[in-house]
Formats: sequence, C-alpha cells, structure tokens
Amino acid sequence: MKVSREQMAENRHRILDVASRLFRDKGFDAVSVAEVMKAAGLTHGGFYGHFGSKDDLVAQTIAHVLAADAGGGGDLRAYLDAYLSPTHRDNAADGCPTAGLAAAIRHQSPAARSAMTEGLRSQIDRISAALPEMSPADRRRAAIGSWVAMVGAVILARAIDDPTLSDELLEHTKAWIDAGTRQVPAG
Amino acid sequence: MKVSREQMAENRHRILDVASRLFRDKGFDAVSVAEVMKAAGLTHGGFYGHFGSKDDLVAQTIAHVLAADAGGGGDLRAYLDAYLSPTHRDNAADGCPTAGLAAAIRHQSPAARSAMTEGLRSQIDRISAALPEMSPADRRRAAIGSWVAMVGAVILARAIDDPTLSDELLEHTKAWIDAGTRQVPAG
DNA sequence: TGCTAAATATGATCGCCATCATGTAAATGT
DNA sequence: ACATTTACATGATGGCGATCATATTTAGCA
Repeated sequence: MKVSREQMAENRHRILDVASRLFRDKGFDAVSVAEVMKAAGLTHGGFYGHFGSKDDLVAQTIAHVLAADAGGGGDLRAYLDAYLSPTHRDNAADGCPTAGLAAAIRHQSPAARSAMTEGLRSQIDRISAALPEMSPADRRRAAIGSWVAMVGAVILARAIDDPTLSDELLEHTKAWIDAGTRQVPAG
Repeated sequence: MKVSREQMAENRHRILDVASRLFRDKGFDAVSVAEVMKAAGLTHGGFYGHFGSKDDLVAQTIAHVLAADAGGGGDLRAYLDAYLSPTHRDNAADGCPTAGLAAAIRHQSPAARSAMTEGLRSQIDRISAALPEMSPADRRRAAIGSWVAMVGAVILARAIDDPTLSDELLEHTKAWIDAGTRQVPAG
C-alpha cells in the first residue's frame, strides 16, 4: 500500500532513528536490515525503496545522527559531567554516536567515513568554542585532547567488566580534563 | 593426520597469532573461522579441536595478545611517539590491540570482557610506573588520562578520511599529554 | 611392533541475511 | 472519478559462515 509523500518522509526518518539506536546498541554487523525495518514498524521489503544497500543505510545513519547530536555547545563542565557518567556509559543506545560507532567506521564504506569526518570536525569546533579563554592554538589542542580522552574513556569504560575500574576511568578522566582545560602549563 | 604434541602447541599458538592480526585488521565479525585457520596454514576442520567456539577463540585471542603486548613499560616519551604516529594508525593489524579491539569487546562474551579488563588494569599500572615523579594519586590520574586519550586518538584518527585532520589528532593529543604529564596544574 | 587415541582434513548441514521479484493498494495528477 | 505511479508487503534466492560428522593418518604407549 502506497503512503503519502509526507508519511514516507516520516518513515524514512524513523528508519534512520531506530537504525542509529540499534547500531549504537549492538554494532553494525549485529543488526539486520529486517530488524531495523521491524523496529521502525515496517517490513523488510520496503527497505530498498529508501536505501540502496545496507552500506548506504549505515552511511546515512552516521550523517543523520551526527547532524542531530550537537553536544558540547554550551556549558563544557556540564557536558563533561554527563558524558563521563555511568549513565552515559550504560546507555550506549542513546548515547554519543562517536563513542558508540567510531571504531567500527574503519570497516565501513567511504561515505560512512566521510560522514564521520565531518561530524568530528564540527565537534572539535564546538568544544573549542566552549573552552575558556586561551590562545587559538592552545584552544584547539585542548579541544582535541579533551575530546579524544572523553571518547576513549567511554569506549574503555564500556569494554571492561569491573564496575569499580570502569567508574574510576570516568572519574579520573574527568579530573584530568578539568586540570588540562583550566589553564595550559607553560610548555 | 595426527601431529606431535609439540606441533599441536605450535599450531595453537600460530592460530592465536594470526587471529589477533586478522581481528585487529578487519574486526571480529569480518573474519571467519575458516579464514583464521587458513592463515595459520590449516583447514577449518581442526578448529574445534583447539577451541570450543568462535567466541572462545575471540576470548583466548584477547588474553593472548594482551599478555604479549607489554607497551609503555620503558620510556614513556618514546612510547607516546610511536603510539601516536601515522605508522601506528595505518597499521592496525600489528598495532595496539586495545585501540584495535576495545570498542568491539562490548559485544563479545564475558570471557573476552574479562580478558580485556585484566589487560587494561596492567596497562594502566605500566604507564603509571613510567610516569615522572608525582604523588600516587596524581600518577594514577595522569596514567588513566593519558591512556584513554591515546586510545581515543588512534581510534578516531583511524575512523576519518581526512589525513590532515587525522595527523592533527595524533600531534595535538601528543602535545596535550606532554603538557599534562609534565606537571599537574594546581587545582 | 602393533593398538589406540588424537589431530587434521574433507565434506555435510543449517540458519541467517542481504538482496531481488512480484503483488497490492492507495496517493497523486488530470 | 480514473489512470498511473509508487510505497510497502510477502515471498523467493543465493551465498556465506559456524558448527558438526566422518575419514585418515600418525604420535604415543604397551
């Protein structure tokens, strides 16, 4: 049954939304096209009306979710607290797409890598803009250093089975970034 | 054909070695049991004489490679240089297993997670021991902050398609860690 | 020097999944 | 209203991969 143009756009949007959650939760490979469609309230048949392939879905999902996710823009301290929290660690499905998907993008299509590249670029800019007063060079260094540490901490905190060590990873990374972004030690 | 006890041990070791390279290079899901066996110079049939399942292989591979990989023990500055280098970024197959596999371990068996936990614990200890003079608390914070930043930087540097930005990630992360491990700013 | 057990090889099996083929009904334009 | 297009459903198909079954050869032991 054909649906309205508007309905179709909604469907497409919903597919991307549920795909982004499923991918973050279980990884690209562990999620089937049929599973995505079902989660979107459709059947697998209509999939290729929306996307050319699963690779295409992956690439478009990255672009979709990175465009939506605009964290770090406002209060950096609050962002840090939320990002390096057990709650974020334990809820990958609706957590940061970079922490959830970045490592897997190495094995995805060029389009997916390209989408991630743009997402990373703007994220660094956002963090940079939220940083306290310092020279542009120091600002960029601090933005990159903070961001890679945040992403690395959440990835590692999710990879291990010891809650104490995992919590410690988050806490100490936060303290480390706090110290590093307060002022930059004279080289 | 049966082989000697010694030959079998060698085979097993070789399977773990090639598996660790293949997994780091292509990811757990993209490598088949048959591919691992073939790379080890065997056929797929003998696999279940060595391992109970592919999950078991994954878990034992993690333990194997993390036990072998003892980086960061000596000169921290040299380790940083090598770790945050384009060469390391571009050679995941024989690069750091944590950077290559940590994110995927979230979706693996409890045994795999456990192996990664032990590997991380000892890596933090090694880095901590290699750090310059500071209080134990500062030392641990710096070790964790540095390590999560190193891992995060390599993961992100590998995820994007812009060589300039990728290089910048590595360089700035190195500078950031250098600054942060020189001395700790008074909170 | 045989016997037996074990390590691999070869050859199924079985299920899952991406993708394709075809049907159906409703939206859209005239 | 009607014709036509099209979004989605249902139902293949084909391949790949984990795992199992069986054969074969030889190490290890009596």
